[in-house]
Formats: sequence, structure tokens, C-alpha cells
Amino acid sequence: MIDYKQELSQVQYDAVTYCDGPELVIAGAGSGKTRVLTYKIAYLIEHGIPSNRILALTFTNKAAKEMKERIGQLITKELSYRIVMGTFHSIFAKILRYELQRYRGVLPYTEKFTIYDTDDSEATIKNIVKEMCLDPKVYTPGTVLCRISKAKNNMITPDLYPQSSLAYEDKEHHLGSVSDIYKKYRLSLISSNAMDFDDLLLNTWLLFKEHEEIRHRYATHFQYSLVDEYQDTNKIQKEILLQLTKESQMLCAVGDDAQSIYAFRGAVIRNILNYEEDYPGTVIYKLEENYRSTQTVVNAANSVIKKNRRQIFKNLFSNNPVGEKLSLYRGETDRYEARFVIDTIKEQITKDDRTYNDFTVLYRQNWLSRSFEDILRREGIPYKIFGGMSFYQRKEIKDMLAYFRVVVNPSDEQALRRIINYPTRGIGDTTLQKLIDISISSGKTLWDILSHPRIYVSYFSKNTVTKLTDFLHLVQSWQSKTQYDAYTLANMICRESGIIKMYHNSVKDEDHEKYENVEELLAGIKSFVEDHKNDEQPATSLEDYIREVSLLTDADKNDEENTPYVKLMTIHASKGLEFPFVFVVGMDEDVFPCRQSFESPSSLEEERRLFYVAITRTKEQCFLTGADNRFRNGSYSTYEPSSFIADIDSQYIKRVWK
DNA sequence: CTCCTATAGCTTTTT
DNA sequence: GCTATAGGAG
Repeated sequence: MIDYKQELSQVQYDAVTYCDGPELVIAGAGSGKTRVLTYKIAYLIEHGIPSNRILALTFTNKAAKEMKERIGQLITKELSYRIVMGTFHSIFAKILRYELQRYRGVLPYTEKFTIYDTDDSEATIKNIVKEMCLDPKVYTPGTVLCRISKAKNNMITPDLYPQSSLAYEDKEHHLGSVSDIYKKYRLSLISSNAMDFDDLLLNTWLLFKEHEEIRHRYATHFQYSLVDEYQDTNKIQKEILLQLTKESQMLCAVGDDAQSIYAFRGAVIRNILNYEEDYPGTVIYKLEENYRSTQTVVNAANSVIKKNRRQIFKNLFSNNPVGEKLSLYRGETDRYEARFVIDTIKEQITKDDRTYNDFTVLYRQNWLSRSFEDILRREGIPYKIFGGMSFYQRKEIKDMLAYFRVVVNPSDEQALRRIINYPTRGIGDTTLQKLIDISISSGKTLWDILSHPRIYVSYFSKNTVTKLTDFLHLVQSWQSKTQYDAYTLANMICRESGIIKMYHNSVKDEDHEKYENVEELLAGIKSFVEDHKNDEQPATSLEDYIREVSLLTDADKNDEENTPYVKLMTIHASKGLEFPFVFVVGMDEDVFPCRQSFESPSSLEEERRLFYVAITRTKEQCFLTGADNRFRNGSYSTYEPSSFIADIDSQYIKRVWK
């Protein structure tokens, strides 16, 4: 038995043991939020709730994995393993696949659907805009997808869209055709048997709405639900939770309104601010003691966040040592700024016996990492950049994954288009365009056309037909081997597709790197197979691999390297983490806060919360740096110091340059 | 009809 | 600085 009283503070204990109804835990930065969640789940299990009937939704897959491990240490590994825990997207993808397998046709998809990432979605929109002969400069994939995403996050299906306020806004911005694009986009994804990120939520919501018996089954199955990072949930996520907790009302939401930083992705801070309206009778607990940072850091952070208007009152405090003041440095150029950071790191290491692991550089925008990367590399200091161009977004990796996707789900049009002539096999743009035209006019998928040569044979030369059928037979031969494990089949595809050969024979340096990345991917698949070989129901096929990998981000890649290194990441990527020494770099007006955020007061508030998040990652000492001149777009631009620096109460900050 | 090279255009944050 | 597009050569 766990001694909860011993392990938790009073308020943490109260939050953990309250199980009589809806609950909201306002967890200030560093207040032991994860601790409360893990102990609470352990507590529920110890008090008789079967672990497979607990639903726990986290923000990243990594957070879920770590939490499971921690719960496993508290109770038993076997019990923790069965908790239904993961991101909204991964849990609902599983539910959708399960239901699609059970009741064929419950939605216009099969359980083998693939998940489109943003690139795939934008490519689809681009094709549609072209097909509809609209101006691609007006209807850019980014803007259109943003509108569609907004609609989906508000449960607006294509048929409801024309009557929605979104359609009205579109007309004002001369984007009246978005509604039609949305319609076509949805049909295109359905015909590709593909869902984008938002569809995973929308289709779950629709499934529960249109099939009361399914909703009821899940709502009664889950006896208790918990949501982490509730401040970053969006409207449809809240609605799905309402569907799942309608009868039981057993929901524990944990979050911190001061750390809501995903409004750009549809998160509505309203969810946490008005939680009691959705769950009457909610009991609220506030975790206000910060165990992570020094008093100075906590006070400085408080002085920043109090400038924001809309927030839940709380008094974050620390009983840790007072600690050093925040250090402020401003360099003439970004090189001086980087120099300062590296010199400080070196100084601390020699002085205080630190390792590179103790230092983290945080920035608002990915491109800011460059100047630091340059110096770190030149100095031979080990470092690692988190985020930015993720491993899974690299071209060579996406190409390989596209092969896998086509094998599992040949309707996947974006994947098919990607690989049909890569490596080049004599099926060029002209041929592809003709195939697409046939596909559109016949209403069949590209793969349907491809796999029935007699449909298209009259349109092409004999030579082209041979090339098309060769490709068809290649893919079909892999499709007939899906009983093989993922590694064996993936290896076969790499070799037979000519990808490996192409990179291997190339003399270009970057192609060698690509070759190594493909090898790394294969090694990853191998360990995936090893990991799942001994599961109760071994899931080691290529299909299983694709399912898992399409919702993985680089934040989920576990780093088990033993050598210490300096970490570089965006502030967004740092959420939930903590580091002894933090450098918040690029503290320049128009960089942080970024220029776009001045357009509305609410986005400026979000920038300030982001600054708050950055500061509160710090355990010991925080440095804020900026530069008057930065190299960007091939030339230097001048910057003013960030206005956020003035938001910090001056007693907690000191200048460290002459 | 395909492949290679030069040029333009864009960079907030991400499941 | 890097990726999609356009235009020319084979």
C-alpha cells in the first residue's frame, strides 16, 4: 500500500483522494502536477477501479509513456500497462479503428485508414484548388487548411459550413470558395481512406453522436477519466469528453491557465476558465507551491504573468532558496549573443562541476537555433536540437513511410503520388496527370485505375504501360507479403524500390546522410518488432508500425544517450520539462513577442504566457539574452530589446554586460 | 516525355 | 537557408 499522506502535500493529497465527482486541479508551474496525476491513478486502482477502465489523456505520447512507468513503480507494471493512456489523437485513432473493424460502414472508412500529416493535407488542398481553377495565390493551402481545421474543431461538417459564421468571415476576406474546397477535401480524404489530425477528433465525435449505443458503451466502460494540460484542449476535445462523461460525471481535469500556449492550434482557454459550467458541482484544488524553482525565479515569473487580464487567481510561491537574479545580456549581434551563452556554460562547468546536461537554450522561433548551433559545433560542444525538422518529416523518411502506407492502404493518394516516380521509373508528370484525369472523370481512385490496366491502356504508349504495370506488380508483391513482420517487409521494400541503391550509389554528401537516415529508420522498425514480439497480441506487422509511427513526434523519440549534451528547443517544446540553467534567447521585439501577436491583445497575452512558461522551466538560474542585429534572410536586421523584459519586476533581474 | 538546373519565395509555435 | 516551381536540354 502506498502511504499517500507521507508522499504528498496536504493539497496534493486532497486532490488525489477526492473521487466523488468532477474535479479541477489548477496546477501552477512546477507544483507537482504529474505527481498528482500518477498518484491519483494509483489511488483509483487501489480503490478497485480496473485499470483498463481508466481513461487518461495526455498532451504527448511521451508524457503518457513516462506516466505509465511511474505508476508501474507505484503499483504493478501489469496493472499500469492496461490503463488507457495516450494523446487524444492516438486513443481516438484506436477507438475508430476498433469500431470500424466491428461495424463496417459505421463511418465511410475502413480500419486500415492512414493518417495525413499537415504536408499531406496541404498537398491535397493544393490539388483541389488547381482542379477547381481557383487562384492559388488567394487560396493558399495554409490558409484554407486553417479554415477547415477551425471548422472541424468546432464540429462544423461541410454541409453545416455554408450557414456558419466561418463562411461569413470567408466572404469578407474574399475566400468564398473555402466552403466548396472543404466539401471536396472531405470527399478526397474519404476516397483516400485517410484522416487528417482534426478528423481523428471530428470522426470520433460524429461516431458518438450518431451512434448512441457506441457512445454509451464507452461512457459506461470508462469509470474515471483524467485529462492533463486541460488549458490546451480545444472545443471538440471538450465535447468528446462531455460525451464520455455524460452519465458518470467522473472527470478530473488538470491544467494551468497561465500556461495555455496553443490557441493558434484551436485551444480555448475558456475550457479551463469555465470548467464549472460544463461540470456543475466541480471541486477545485489549487496547487500553488512550486517545488522546482528558486524564489527569485518564481517571483519574477509571477511579476510577468500578472500583466495578463483573464486568469484564475492563484498565488504561486516557493520555499526553495532565494537564488540568483535573472541575468540580462544584450549583444551587438547574434554571434555575440551565442558567444555569451557558450562562455557562460563553460564558466559554470569549470566553476561548479556541472555537465552539459544542465543547460538548455530556449527560443521562440526555430530559426534562432542557427547561430547557437554554429558556435556549439565549432567549439566541439555536444548538443541536441529538439523539434524543428523532425526525423519523421525528412524527405527520405517520408518517402519510405509513403511506400509503407501504399502497401497497407493503396487508396492513400498522397502517398501513392509521392512514390509512383521516386526513384524515377519513367512515370513522369504528364503520365501522372493523365492518370489523375482518368481518376477524376471516372470517380475511381488512382489505385483503382492503376490496378486495372485495361482502363487506361488506350491512353498510353506501350512503353509507358509496361512501366505502369511494372510498378503495379512491385507494389502488389509487397502487398502479398503483409503477413511478414514489419522489419522484413520494410527491408524488402527499401531494396526492391531502389531507394537504398539510389542513395548508396550517389556521390553527394547529403545522399549519404539520407542513406544513413533510412538505415536508422530500419533499425527503428527492427526494435519496434523486438519490442512487440512478446506482447499478448503481437503487433509486429508493417500495418501496426505505420499506425504507431504516424502519430509520433520527435518529442516522443526517447534519448538514451549517455553522453551529456546541451539542449536546444522552442519554448513550446519545453512545456512540462525542467532544467537547472535556462537561456531564453532572442529576447527581441518582433521576435519574442513575435510581430504577428501585436494584432490582437489575446495573442499578446498568449506570448506573455509563453514567456512565463520559459522562465518557469528554470530550477536554478535563468538568463535572458538578445541581440541588436541578427542575420536573417541573407542579411542583417536590427532589433529593439523585447518589451517583455520590462514586464519583469526590476528587483529580480540584473544586467550582466557593460 | 523525363531529368537537371536556376530562381523565387518564405520561415510562430505542433498533435 | 531550404524547398517548390519553372524552364531548358537530352
